[in-house]
Amino acid sequence: MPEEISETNENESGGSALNFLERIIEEDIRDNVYHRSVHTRFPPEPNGYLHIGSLYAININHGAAKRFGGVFNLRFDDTNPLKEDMEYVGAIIEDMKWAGYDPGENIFFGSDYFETIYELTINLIENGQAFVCDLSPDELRESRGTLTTPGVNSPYRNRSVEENLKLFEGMKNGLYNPGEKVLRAKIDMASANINMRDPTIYRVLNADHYRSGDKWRVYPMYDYAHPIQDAIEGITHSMCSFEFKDHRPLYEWVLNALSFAFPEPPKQREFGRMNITGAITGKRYLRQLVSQGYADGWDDPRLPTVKGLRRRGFTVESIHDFLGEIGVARDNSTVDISMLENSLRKDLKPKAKTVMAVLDPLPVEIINYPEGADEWVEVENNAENPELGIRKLPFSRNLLVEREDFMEVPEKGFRRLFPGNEVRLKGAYFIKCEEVLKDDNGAAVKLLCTYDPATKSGGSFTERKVKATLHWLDAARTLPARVNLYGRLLLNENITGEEPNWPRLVDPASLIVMENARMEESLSAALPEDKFQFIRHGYFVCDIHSKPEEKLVFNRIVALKDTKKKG
RNA sequence: UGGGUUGUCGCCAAGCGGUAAGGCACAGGACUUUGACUCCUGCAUUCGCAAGUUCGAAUCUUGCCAGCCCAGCCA
Repeated sequence: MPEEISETNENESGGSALNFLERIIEEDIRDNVYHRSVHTRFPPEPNGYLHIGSLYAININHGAAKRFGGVFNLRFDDTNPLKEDMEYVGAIIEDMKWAGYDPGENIFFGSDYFETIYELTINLIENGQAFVCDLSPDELRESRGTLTTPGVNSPYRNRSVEENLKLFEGMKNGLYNPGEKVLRAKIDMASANINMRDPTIYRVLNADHYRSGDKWRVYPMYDYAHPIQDAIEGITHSMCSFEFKDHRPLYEWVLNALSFAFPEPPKQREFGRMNITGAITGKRYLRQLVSQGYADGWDDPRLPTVKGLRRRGFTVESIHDFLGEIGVARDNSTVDISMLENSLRKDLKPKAKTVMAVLDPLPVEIINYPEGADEWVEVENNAENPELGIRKLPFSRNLLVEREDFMEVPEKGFRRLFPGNEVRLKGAYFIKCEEVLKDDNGAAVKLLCTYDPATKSGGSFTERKVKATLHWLDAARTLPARVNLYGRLLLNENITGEEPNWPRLVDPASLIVMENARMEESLSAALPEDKFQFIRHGYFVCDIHSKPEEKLVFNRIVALKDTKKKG
């Protein structure tokens, strides 16, 4: 028995208005169309890893089931043994669990229905609704016609039921080679919808299936298998993406032809695909990036895969928030990546520990601070959430500040460090820039500053104010660190030493943008130029699972689809 | 020259005959031990365009225009 999704856990799609798909379901419930509870499914082909677009599709189906107290299935749509692999089923289940869409016991495989589908197909043939066709792939393509001209009937279209039965059995028993014979639905070669022009529903494949092994030589096509799989599982609403809209008549034709077996057939309904600016979705391209080494793996933080997003520091909560925020599109949409980032920020702000880290260090020497001395200053881990406590940072004569926080000749409005100016070091003291040491090229290599002991953070000093506060590190006690979105590099490892596992890092100071020419070049080589154009900037992101010494500085792998066309 | 589908602010997106929600982004201002955060304020007299129906339309009708999808023995 499938488990029903509890209505009490989590809050995805809870409370908000129904989207247009959910409205359809609501009507069906009202009209008593189904004498069973709402039942949805997510049917990935195990040929790649899940990405943010998959999560969007999962959320729509899973969310609808939850909303109406229904059931949700994960079903591997594995009817093409040439492309599928067990590696992916494990990864998909793992990612779904992580993302909060645990299918529980409701995990199915389309390939488990091969036998049933085969038997139903015998009925189809007996009813004269399918025939074995000997046309070669090329001949078949030609006879199909074009978008504007009708196709012509196959010369094999009128074979007798007996002959079809015999030939189909022969196909099943491996008597024919791939390409020699296919089974086709007998519909209408003149249909304006090309999917209805006697579509192929079974093909011969001399390939072992990752689950059914060498049992089958004949495999059903997606268009034929999918409606049957849905029906077998008792799915009521089969929600898929837009490109299948034209396939709906065929989906319905199949279930109608098999109505003796499925009296209350599921409905296919479609939603627009979701794209994110600057992110490559589409398993085909992701696979290319991974297999050709442009990405370090499916979990490369630059990728919008679930594993990539996870390594990059995105939380489940932020992803759910994002998905709820963008809604369900009727047509393809491209959501600005800033919406995803906003959801992360929203989630992390109150619960993540904040740390200081210096990305591009500029040494500072406090010339009036005793040589060899040091002290520990206290900084709150999260300015707005005291529950996260405080940490102690070492402070001494030699420090590091952000290079961009200093200007020898301050431009108008600059209020950070410049000769003669005083600023506060977060959690520590006021310091004043007294002298700039430069290299032969005139670039600053070190700032000589003085500090005022009276201005120690937490004290009652009010005599003068500074216009800026800077983040800083003790020069001798820093470590390359993992950096998150909005984080910074060189993190001080000596944060009291209490946290073996690093918290997600959030430095509200700034969002860092950089260029990465090398990545741009490799992407250009990897992907077709006419379809993609590369943007120049990405964000620093972090890998909270990697080792500190890796010192990661990532750019997003980015591409904007079809930007040339749109100008 | 076919069929399907969509068109509400730069991006998502409510709205479903009663006189344009919200979020992101952006711009001003206040606040500030990071120029961040937070808080205020601004941001579609208009809903692809044009006619029509109506007291009244983004919502109904007609025509036009634009985008996206479809010719795998892929899913």
